[in-house]
Amino acid sequence: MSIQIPRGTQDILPGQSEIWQYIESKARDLSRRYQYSEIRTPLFEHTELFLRGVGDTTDIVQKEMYTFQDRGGRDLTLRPEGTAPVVRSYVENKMFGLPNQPVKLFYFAQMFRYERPQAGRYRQFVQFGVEALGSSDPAIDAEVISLVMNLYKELGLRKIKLVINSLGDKDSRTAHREALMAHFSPMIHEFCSDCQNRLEKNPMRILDCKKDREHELMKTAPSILEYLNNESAAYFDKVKQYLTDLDIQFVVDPTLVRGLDYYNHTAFEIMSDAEGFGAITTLCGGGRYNGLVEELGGPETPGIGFGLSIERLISALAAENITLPVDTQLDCYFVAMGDAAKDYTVKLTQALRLQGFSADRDYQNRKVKAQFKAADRLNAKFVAVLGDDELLENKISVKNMTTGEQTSVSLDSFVEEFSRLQA
RNA sequence: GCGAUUGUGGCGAAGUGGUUAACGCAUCGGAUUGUGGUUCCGACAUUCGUGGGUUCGAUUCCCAUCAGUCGCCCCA
Repeated sequence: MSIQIPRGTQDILPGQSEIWQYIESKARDLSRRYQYSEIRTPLFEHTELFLRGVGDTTDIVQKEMYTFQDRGGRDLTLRPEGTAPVVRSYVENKMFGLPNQPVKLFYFAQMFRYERPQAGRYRQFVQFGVEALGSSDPAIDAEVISLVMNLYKELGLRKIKLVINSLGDKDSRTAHREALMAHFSPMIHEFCSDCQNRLEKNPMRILDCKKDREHELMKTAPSILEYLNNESAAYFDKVKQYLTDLDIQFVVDPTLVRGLDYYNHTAFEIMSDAEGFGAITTLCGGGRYNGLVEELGGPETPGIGFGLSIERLISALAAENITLPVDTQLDCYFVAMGDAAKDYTVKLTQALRLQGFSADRDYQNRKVKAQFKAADRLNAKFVAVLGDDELLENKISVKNMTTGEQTSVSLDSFVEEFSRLQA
């Protein structure tokens, strides 16, 4: 049997790639308007970066990394997420010393996670993400969130929901964690096995469980919001106020926890509400990660960012029946008969292309009728017909495929005549 | 990592333990020696994901494996 594509990966073929390009150009333009600049980091990093950055108890690190040794014995990992590499680069390139802070960056990058493929889940996927490093102004939290929301809005998505929460600072978080453990520990044997694991690993997750939703301890569980200290609560209030000022709808979900260790304060997710979307509805996830820069060897520096999957964005567009305005039209297709005429269209095709038109011709030695069919399939605006008759008279026929109107123009001034017909 | 389900031409999709594997779309050719989207005619799978087993005989039954799809965990 022939070799197949690796599990959980996909080819993006013509017809699809135009959609990707369109989304990329939208995201790049929005980044420009928000003044975020592109950063490109390597596909792989030292494994250590993710152990320290993402957290060695997280699912990503424990069971989802593509890790390998190179010929020099170095431990390397295909990046499973974008923030740790960007922060590594920020530190390594001493961007904390740049005069303009915060440093605002965006990336388009393939990510790799070893998981069972499912709707909206791949082993290689592409994220668009932004990171703003060096500011702890709640207004930058709102700016980052508004950037994603506007990207989705400009692409036409309507059925999306922004969910936010605050995880507070380190002290708030620790206090809440202890309260949760104290709350659930005595009765944890009544919970599902997943929850029993969660108790030690990430007790906040228990609140998200689908099986134990009805347990009475769920209803009385302490909320993170009650454990925010004054500074954390004030910060969260400010973020919410800015979002309101920007007319961004949101719901606060005190059970929203992100899977990566480095988050604190603002955490958010954007989900699709569209019917027929799979079980995985998260389109975008992000949050604040004060402390990560320091953890990775830099000075104490606040940061916030998000990552979103292009694959899931495209699924969401499909679920809402949104067609992006991608243009693949062909300006001119050459139909030729006879060897002399066929040879001549080689030059004519190039002449149009050099003038900026899209042009193509037959390479299958097809009959005239079939060449016209091909032109039709390629959605050609014009067909230029060249045969023995035309060649003798030094002329070429140009047919407008929408009106069916056909005119004869001089071969010598074909490019000029064609430009005139186009306009 | 766990579970369910599917795997027949470029695509969609029937089908049966037995010798020629429906049909539709697409493609190519012809009707119309040089003009498209309509119509009519014709062509197009030594082969049923892969490997093994049962059998006189398997695409059809069994096992394994690979892959797709969907759900759990978790996430983008």
